[in-house]
Amino acid sequence: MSSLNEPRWLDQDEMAAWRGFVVASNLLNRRLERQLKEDSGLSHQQYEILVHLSAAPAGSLRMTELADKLVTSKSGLTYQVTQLERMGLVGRRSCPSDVRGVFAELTDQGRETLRQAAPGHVALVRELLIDVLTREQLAVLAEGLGEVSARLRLDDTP
Amino acid sequence: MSSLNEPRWLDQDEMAAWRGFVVASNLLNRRLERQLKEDSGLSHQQYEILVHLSAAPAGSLRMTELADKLVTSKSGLTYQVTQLERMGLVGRRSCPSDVRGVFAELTDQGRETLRQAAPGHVALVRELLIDVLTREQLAVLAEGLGEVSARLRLDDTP
DNA sequence: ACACCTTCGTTCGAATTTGAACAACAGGAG
DNA sequence: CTCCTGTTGTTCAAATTCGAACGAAGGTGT
Repeated sequence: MSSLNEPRWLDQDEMAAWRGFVVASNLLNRRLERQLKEDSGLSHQQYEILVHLSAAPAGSLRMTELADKLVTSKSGLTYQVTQLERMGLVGRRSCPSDVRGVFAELTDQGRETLRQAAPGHVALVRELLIDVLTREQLAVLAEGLGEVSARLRLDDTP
Repeated sequence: MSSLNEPRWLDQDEMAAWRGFVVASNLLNRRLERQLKEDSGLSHQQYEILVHLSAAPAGSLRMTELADKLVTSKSGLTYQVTQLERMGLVGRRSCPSDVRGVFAELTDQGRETLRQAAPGHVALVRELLIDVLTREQLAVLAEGLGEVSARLRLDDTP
């Protein structure tokens, strides 16, 4: 069993990594949120919905599948898809093989909005994160956080 | 000037790093949130407020200073400090040198709550992030994201 | 066919977050 | 001192988020 006495606190390096991760994450989200809202009237979450739909085979995904990709709650997704539906960027279609199923589907206007929003967003991601790091740092980040994500996905749905 | 035609999209490696960052961030927050709420009745934000106050000289910090450390809005902090005040974990004191100023101050009960919540939280951070990565990966993460954070802090308040 | 357990998406209420507007004050230039 | 500009923390309305509960189906074993 593990030690029941003193927990293993984070040393200086570990703490630096953890704080860096949290702070960078918060600052980045804040910045991207502002830029997207001002530039395209979209929240970061809404933008990501459009991206995932755009990347999907028929521009459409099942609600649950989309919620997984976005790492959000089902109810949260229902809300956001409704918002995007009102904006005319996304539509809902029922699934042929499963009456309960619902497809979120990118509309032409949704595609156009994404096409217009993407350059500015990507440019900022580049400026704030990608271009700040070296190729090696990026590789380590991708591999490390990829592994972290993979493990988190596993015991989240046992 | 920069190219006005095609934006520089993210290549495969860059995209992997960016997606890894976003996904890991979301999954981690989700997990930590759940654990803290179940284990100690605190949100991650509230926990972090206690941590920062605990680390401060007199267990107290100015509201604005605290908001900066937390990377949150002033109004958001006002709300959360009020919540913590109702729980008896934090108190407010006015600043001697500045009538407008307000100190958020950790109470004894707040210290005790933090002491009780910390081990479980740190253990989970360790399990989900720190211990998943090698020493080298942690170093790269700390340095890279530290730099990213530093730059973000700069042109955020020009 | 039947009961049983899981999955799907939505609805609901409560909690949280944000930006803008605000009032009160600080700090300096003149 | 007086005006001007920037800060400080709060309030407010609106938007978002989450988890729990729900109704409706799917899928399985008997």
